[in-house]
Amino acid sequence: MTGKKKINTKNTPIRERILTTALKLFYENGIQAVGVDKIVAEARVAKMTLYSYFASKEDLIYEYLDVISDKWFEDFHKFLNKNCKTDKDRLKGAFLFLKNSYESVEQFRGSAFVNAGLEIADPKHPVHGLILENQEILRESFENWAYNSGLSNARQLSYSLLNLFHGATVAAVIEDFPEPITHAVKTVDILIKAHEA
Amino acid sequence: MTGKKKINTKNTPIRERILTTALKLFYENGIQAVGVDKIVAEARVAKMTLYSYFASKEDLIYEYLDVISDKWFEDFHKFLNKNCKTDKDRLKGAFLFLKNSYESVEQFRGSAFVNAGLEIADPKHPVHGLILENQEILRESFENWAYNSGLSNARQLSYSLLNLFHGATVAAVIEDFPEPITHAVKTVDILIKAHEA
DNA sequence: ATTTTTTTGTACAGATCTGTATTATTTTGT
DNA sequence: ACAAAATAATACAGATCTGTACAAAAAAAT
Repeated sequence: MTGKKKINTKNTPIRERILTTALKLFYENGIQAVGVDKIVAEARVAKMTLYSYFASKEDLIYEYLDVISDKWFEDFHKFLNKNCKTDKDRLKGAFLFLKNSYESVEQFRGSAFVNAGLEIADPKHPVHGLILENQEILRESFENWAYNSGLSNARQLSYSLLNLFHGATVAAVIEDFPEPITHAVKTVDILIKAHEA
Repeated sequence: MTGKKKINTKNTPIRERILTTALKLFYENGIQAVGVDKIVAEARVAKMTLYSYFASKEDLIYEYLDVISDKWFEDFHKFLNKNCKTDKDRLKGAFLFLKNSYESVEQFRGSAFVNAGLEIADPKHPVHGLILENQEILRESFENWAYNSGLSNARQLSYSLLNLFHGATVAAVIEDFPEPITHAVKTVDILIKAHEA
């Protein structure tokens, strides 16, 4: 009588393909703009197959944000470890990573989290918790790097940089040009110097 | 044979009511999330009446952004003229206006333009032109104020502030707290001091 | 007062959306 | 080779979306 649907949680190649396709489409077009039909068509999969791996579109959205989150931080740290020697380098490196992200895709769409957070208006919606976590992790990284670099008022600087990071991201998206990120890189220099006193 | 629809362009109270309702709903819930049915229901108007004043939902969106734009700059300058004596005050005042905006509404949803720009993924969509204009006007204001205040590298500062402005706005929305704006106000002080050298 | 215009209400067409049912086909395990 | 499981293909239910048709009611104009 419970009537619950059986969901296959195994990580088959098909499931992976659905998720990858959803990832791409959600990121490029926004969550609301992408229907399940479009996902199954692009993934060349039957709709019932999708619904055997994911209980609902809502579920798929959560997985999407989860995967994007892991992937983002992974790429982020990989980039930093490759291009930065000191923690002070990393403060700037975060924005160079952003620049690199812009240039690495054919159509930059910014942060999947910010986009999702703005798209889903209700602040009580559970995805907002996920989004907050990510922001806080990034901010704490900024704060630690600033503190380890001996900069003054590391916390304030971390908030400045987080704002700057968000701003450069959305500005680059709505302007469809990387200039805001370039300017942000310079702003980081200015802020770091200001916190060296 | 042209078969074009006759649109009533007169500014009747009913048209005003439809527009005001659409304004509120679009801003609070996002553009895609609000259907025409919801607008006519909330405005207590027949659907055909809406379509006698606006050719399509697309048209309504343009008017929405137009009206929001005018209203935003009007409120913005009114606030600045009331609370700022010098142009240097205005640099900070812009962010105090943001803080005031957050506190003035029951549910802060940030910039209608940024939200629309992120929601409408296609950068070639004509609303993006409208959005860009607004960004540039704000940035030029920043630049002029900075220049008039004798600050060094006024242009770079204007880009820094624009990024900061966007960032504080979206961060406040996704966090559902005004703290990012508060931090941004302090960042402005730091940046101004850095450009005084 | 009577005509004209505006607005309403209801119904509906046609498209699209999420999710399911069902049957056939393919793949997999033994 | 055969049985079991996974996937596909198609159809469809039920909701919702934009936009229109049409007749009744209300408002405005003359």
